[in-house]
Amino acid sequence: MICSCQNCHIKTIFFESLHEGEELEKYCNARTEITIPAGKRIIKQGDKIKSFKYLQDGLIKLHRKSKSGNEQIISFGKPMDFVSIQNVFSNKKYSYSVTALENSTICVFDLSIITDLIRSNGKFAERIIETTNKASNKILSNSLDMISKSMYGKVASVLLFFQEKIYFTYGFDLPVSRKEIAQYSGLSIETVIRLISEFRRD
Amino acid sequence: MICSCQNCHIKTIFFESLHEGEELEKYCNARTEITIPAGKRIIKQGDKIKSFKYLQDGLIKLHRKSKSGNEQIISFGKPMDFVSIQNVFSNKKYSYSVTALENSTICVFDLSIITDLIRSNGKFAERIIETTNKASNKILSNSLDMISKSMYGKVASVLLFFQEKIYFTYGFDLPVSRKEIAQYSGLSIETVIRLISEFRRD
DNA sequence: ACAAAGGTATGATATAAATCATAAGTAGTA
DNA sequence: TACTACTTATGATTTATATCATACCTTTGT
Repeated sequence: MICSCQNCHIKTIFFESLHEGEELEKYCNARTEITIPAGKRIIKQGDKIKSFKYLQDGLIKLHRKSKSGNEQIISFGKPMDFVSIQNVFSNKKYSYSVTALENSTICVFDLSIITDLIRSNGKFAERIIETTNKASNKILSNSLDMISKSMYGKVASVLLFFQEKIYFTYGFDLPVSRKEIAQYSGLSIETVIRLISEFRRD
Repeated sequence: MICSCQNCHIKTIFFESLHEGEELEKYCNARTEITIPAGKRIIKQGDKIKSFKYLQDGLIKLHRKSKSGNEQIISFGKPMDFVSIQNVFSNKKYSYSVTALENSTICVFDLSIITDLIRSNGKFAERIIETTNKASNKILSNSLDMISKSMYGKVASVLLFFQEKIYFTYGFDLPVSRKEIAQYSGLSIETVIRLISEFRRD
């Protein structure tokens, strides 16, 4: 049996820990690939968690409505930066939303498939822990950085992220609005606009 | 066989998923309980991870030296707020330090014991994922709150944390210095001192 | 074509927060 | 005792950042 996931560039999450044959087949059949257009929400904060999702291709933002009521962006992410297991075992509902910033592809699994795999396949459990921890460590590390930076550092870090981690070039169109950068950095929109204007002049 | 952990008030992390007999005995024997005096460092950022640790009793701070070189406090934690697995599978070295704020007790396991348990006991793996995710979600959520709060909100949230989550009373001695609150909130020391003076006057 | 809504832009002003300076209290210690 | 280092404290000043106001541009819908 041939599984198209063998060509997936982030197959490392699952493949190495699954045995050929029954287990692999089960995994393959349970998978649904969904294409998401830019701008569309993939996961809505507060919704019941019914499936396990991860980003296969594209660019997304994680965001949430904070306790104080304002919309806050948690992180921008490419494949490997978003794997949805974090909440699955500690929470019945999503504590954040996910929205596509560019046309994206996600893979969706029925939750029980993943739960069964974790219970029955120790190597897989280990791999899931590793992958999700890496993703959430990165998010936490960036959030902690945001707390102690000046406005220059905050905005520059966002621009650098897209330049160095996403587009690998100087001339690119920002996939996010000034408002979204403000929601991510905790600055006001006007401050972000002013800083980007200033950076552009330099 | 009787294991003293049966009286531990956070035994829920492990006990429910372990079978009586061999597995439980292995777990019990592998455990070392260590008493840590207030002020002493438990884990040092950059050190190789050789064991699995969690806080059984007391109060600790997680902290790190950030990329920009300043000492930053990540979170203050009581039992259940700190379980060290986060980095264990995704990192060879600790990316943060842990220091006791009050006399504390930690439990230490040889790392291989926990790894073996995860591989062989699916229920345990699930429980570990749940516990560590809860701990790191809480830390992330608080960090995200810090990004968009004013200085009043930042300092007030620290004072409220100790009042509502640690001491359950109005009159208590802060277990942290003004400097530590500054390192946690990203504010200057003077600002923190001023705000606490102001809160006290009200 | 037009209006409406939202994004970008910039100036003027007010407020939030850092920095600089100084001093008093407190603990350790020679 | 006196010295040092560290924490808390407060005032004066500067700098960083938010807010308010206005305008232009682009997109969307009618």
